Amino acid sequence: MGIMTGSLTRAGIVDVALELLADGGLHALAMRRIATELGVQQSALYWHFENKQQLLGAVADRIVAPIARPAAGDRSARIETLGSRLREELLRYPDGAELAASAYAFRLGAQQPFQRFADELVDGGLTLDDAEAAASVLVHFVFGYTADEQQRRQAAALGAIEHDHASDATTVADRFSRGLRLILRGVDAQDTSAS
Amino acid sequence: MGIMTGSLTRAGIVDVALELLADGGLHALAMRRIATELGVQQSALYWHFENKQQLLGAVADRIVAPIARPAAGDRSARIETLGSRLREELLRYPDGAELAASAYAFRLGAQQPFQRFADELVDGGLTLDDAEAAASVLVHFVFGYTADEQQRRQAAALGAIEHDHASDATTVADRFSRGLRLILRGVDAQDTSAS
DNA sequence: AATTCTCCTGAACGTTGTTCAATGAACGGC
DNA sequence: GCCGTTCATTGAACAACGTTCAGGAGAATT
Repeated sequence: MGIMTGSLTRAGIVDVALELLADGGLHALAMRRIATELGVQQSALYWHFENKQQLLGAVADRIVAPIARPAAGDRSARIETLGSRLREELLRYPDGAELAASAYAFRLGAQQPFQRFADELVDGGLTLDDAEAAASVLVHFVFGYTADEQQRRQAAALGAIEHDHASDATTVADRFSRGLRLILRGVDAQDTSAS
Repeated sequence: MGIMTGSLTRAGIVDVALELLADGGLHALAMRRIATELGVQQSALYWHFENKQQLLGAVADRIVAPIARPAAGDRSARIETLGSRLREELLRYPDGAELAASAYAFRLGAQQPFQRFADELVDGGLTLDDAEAAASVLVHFVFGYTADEQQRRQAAALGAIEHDHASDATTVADRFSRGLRLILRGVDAQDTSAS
């Protein structure tokens, strides 16, 4: 087991992948481009990652990493800020939500949000089953809603920008908040009705 | 405007697309295969659909079409059966959930579930804003959860079938139901607290 | 010094969605 | 009953993609 590895690293590859993502969205995230940007043959990437999906999984992990930071307040407040922060991180990169959602679905990355929600809920007094059910709802909503929102943002940024009232930044964020609180009400209702 | 069109129809194309989907999943849904199955050049498809995504959108529309059928019971019961039925229809075809979720996200198909949920909720006495927020949560959960579940089913069907207890059909369906009811509790809580 | 293992090169393969000029087939007007 | 126009399809090509694999250079091990 030599300590000396080649100049290529998983972390380094993910670094330039994130740069490419920031610049050109998911479309720019091709193995060829990543390799070219690294000054390397594309086949070199396959020594560090089995395939593209695993690489994207690692990228997704990095995107959602910042939500590890603990949140303050009571249970509902903590989860609401957690959800909002997750949304913000996903919006930070073009196609970030779609990428994370896909990685999450294929179990190749971005699993942290689920764990984070579930832990917070268990901490808040829920049974494991209830916590996981709620975490599942939360994760699917945040990923799905944010991917939805982000895609419309990007479409509007490219095409003729018809300024739909319903797509104002505040309106969209409000709708997200509204959905989040709806779920939290459901969690609370279960909590108060159960022994 | 002649009534006589060529032998190719949007409906006919979607028909064989659904057959291919049923047999080989999303992977088999290639323009070449669809065209071959129809005894036609692949470029012929581009007269009827602008691109592949629009074709997939039409396929997604057909997959979710059966949920148009009205549901019985009170508001919660109607929505719960609506959600369960949507899940069933998505599970009917391999990769059905992923396909519908993608088409929904790109606004190219499968919009009906959202409308259906929203209508039912407005009918149940919610304001339009509340109904749409709840419908958004519902749709994202059903699509996301079902895609998740379906992918794991298919992975288990192919690979070495490690019979995880947590992936029993009943357990998985229970988890879905639990998530659905969690959302419905949130809807009811809002409804009873508001004037 | 010889060998094993790590990491990368270079080239190729097969498949994909999409485009486009050319062409036939059916239609409406005269 | 011919003619121009629109409809519907062919056939071939293009560029891009993920992935594979034999080979080689170089460090680490023995």
